[in-house]
Amino acid sequence: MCGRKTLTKDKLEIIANYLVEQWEEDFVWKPSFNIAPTHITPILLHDQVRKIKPMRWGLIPHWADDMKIGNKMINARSETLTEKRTFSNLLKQRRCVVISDGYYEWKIEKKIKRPYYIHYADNSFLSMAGLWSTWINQAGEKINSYTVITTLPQEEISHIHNRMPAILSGKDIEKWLNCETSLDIALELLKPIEQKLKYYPVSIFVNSPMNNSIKCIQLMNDKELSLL
DNA sequence: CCAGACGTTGTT
DNA sequence: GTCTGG
DNA sequence: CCAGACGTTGTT
DNA sequence: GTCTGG
Repeated sequence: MCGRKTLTKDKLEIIANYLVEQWEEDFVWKPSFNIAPTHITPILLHDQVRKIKPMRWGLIPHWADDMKIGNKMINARSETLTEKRTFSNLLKQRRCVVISDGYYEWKIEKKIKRPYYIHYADNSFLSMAGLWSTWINQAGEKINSYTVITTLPQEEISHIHNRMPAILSGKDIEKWLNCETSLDIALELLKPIEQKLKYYPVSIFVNSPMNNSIKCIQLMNDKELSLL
């Protein structure tokens, strides 16, 4: 699955990489090494133009009467998207790309949880397929939120975890975002990617969502390595 | 018809 | 054990 | 995802 | 809001 990730790129890099035409006014993005559920991150949409909107991680369905439900909606299984009421209605018009440049998985090793950082070898952008929704709170404010779609992991990283985010690259990004794309074709994009990902164990520093520095993605130290 | 759920993951 | 908050 | 709380009453 | 279960 995917319950923690990074986006260490800044606004200008995001705009350049995704050919963003519109960045939501007043949204200030600060790069993060430790994005946890509930955090607000830039999300890419294609609504007339390519635009970035700030959204909260953990999808809050429009019918929810409490935003807490978002805690349980951080991921959506690609295999069952069309069967689940909460997600199926979003598939047609509410597809988005969750912008990141790596994510964390925890592997149980000898009863301890070891975080691994998974990323492209060149640390380039990693585009996750997502769905989003708008929820209106009691004060009448609109809150946009998203979920990351998961799929089977690539062989190379399946020993770490049995799920991975659905990753898009190249022309698939536009296909996923474009509402003209038929549902069948869009769903076809949610398969494990061909491109290989790199991974390495990191310090448990990343475990606490309060910690956010380059230490999160540094290789675990010698003392921790010796415990492996 | 109304009531009640609506989700994923990991672990046991 | 389970839920909430980050 | 992990970490940390999980409760009420009365008093300050 | 919409679907499932009763």
